[in-house]
Amino acid sequence: MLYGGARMSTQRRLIAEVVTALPGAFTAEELHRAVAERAPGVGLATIYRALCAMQAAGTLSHVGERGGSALLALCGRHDHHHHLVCTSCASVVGVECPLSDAAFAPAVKQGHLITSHQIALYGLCASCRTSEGA
Amino acid sequence: MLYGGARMSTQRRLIAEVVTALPGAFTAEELHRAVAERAPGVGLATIYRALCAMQAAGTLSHVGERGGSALLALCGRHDHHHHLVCTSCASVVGVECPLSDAAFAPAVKQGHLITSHQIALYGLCASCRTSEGA
DNA sequence: GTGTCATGTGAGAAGCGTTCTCATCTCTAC
DNA sequence: GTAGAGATGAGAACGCTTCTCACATGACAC
Repeated sequence: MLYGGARMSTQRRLIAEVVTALPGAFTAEELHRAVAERAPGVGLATIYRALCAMQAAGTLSHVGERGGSALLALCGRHDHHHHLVCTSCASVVGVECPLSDAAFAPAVKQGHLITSHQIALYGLCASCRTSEGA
Repeated sequence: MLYGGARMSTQRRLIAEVVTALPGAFTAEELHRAVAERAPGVGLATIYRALCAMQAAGTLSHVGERGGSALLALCGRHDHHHHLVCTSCASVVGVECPLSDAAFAPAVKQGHLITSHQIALYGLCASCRTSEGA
């Protein structure tokens, strides 16, 4: 259930299917185009509402930015982690948080307190790296 | 020279003064208001152009986000580092990059290659932490 | 199956931050 | 002083996102 307890409509079912079928990270505009291919007439507002519902349900995450738009991706993980966005194929890989307490030691030593952080990682996923190396 | 080799106008001189006088991170809108207090009539476009010039000159950095706007701050450092934005006083502290090669080891082990990263740190600076503790 | 009601929908306007355009001004080099 | 490159202000335009409103529809009780 991508939307949590929210009501399921035909549009939302379709949007969920398209989101699941997409290879990785996508913007709202890209999703709108992909949905429009299967059902022209679905409004952009509906896309944003569905994305909002999925984010609220915790099945969708904001993983970065592309061309000024929010980059989103399916992610069911609820533990603290970050996302590596492949700049080649747009796939998204969940990675453990690379920050340990030790990493903040210099800042803490200066008296600062770090309460939250946002990390966006960009690079190549394993398969793109393999095919590039070939 | 906040603008690098670019031409200096009275507006840019004023903007540079205001930027220097501001306590820490600010948005374009906040800077526009601050500049307007001393010289009403300076256009928002001029603010954005000046900010762009300062970023190009490497004297200004994008350090995070606030309310959907880009959060900027003066920063002359040219080495690789990140910024801790104090959520209490908006001051900005440059901190060493907390990511080492070891931090990426799990991702690298899975075959991924991380080429770039963006980190935004939020918390309390030393002085705010001291005054809060008092 | 029917009725009710909360919730989702599409279209488009609006809001927001940012960038662009263009005529004009002004700083800088000579 | 002059020429020309570059900066300016005003406001239109842009792109992304959210809101509004009348209407449609799914869920649920009966």
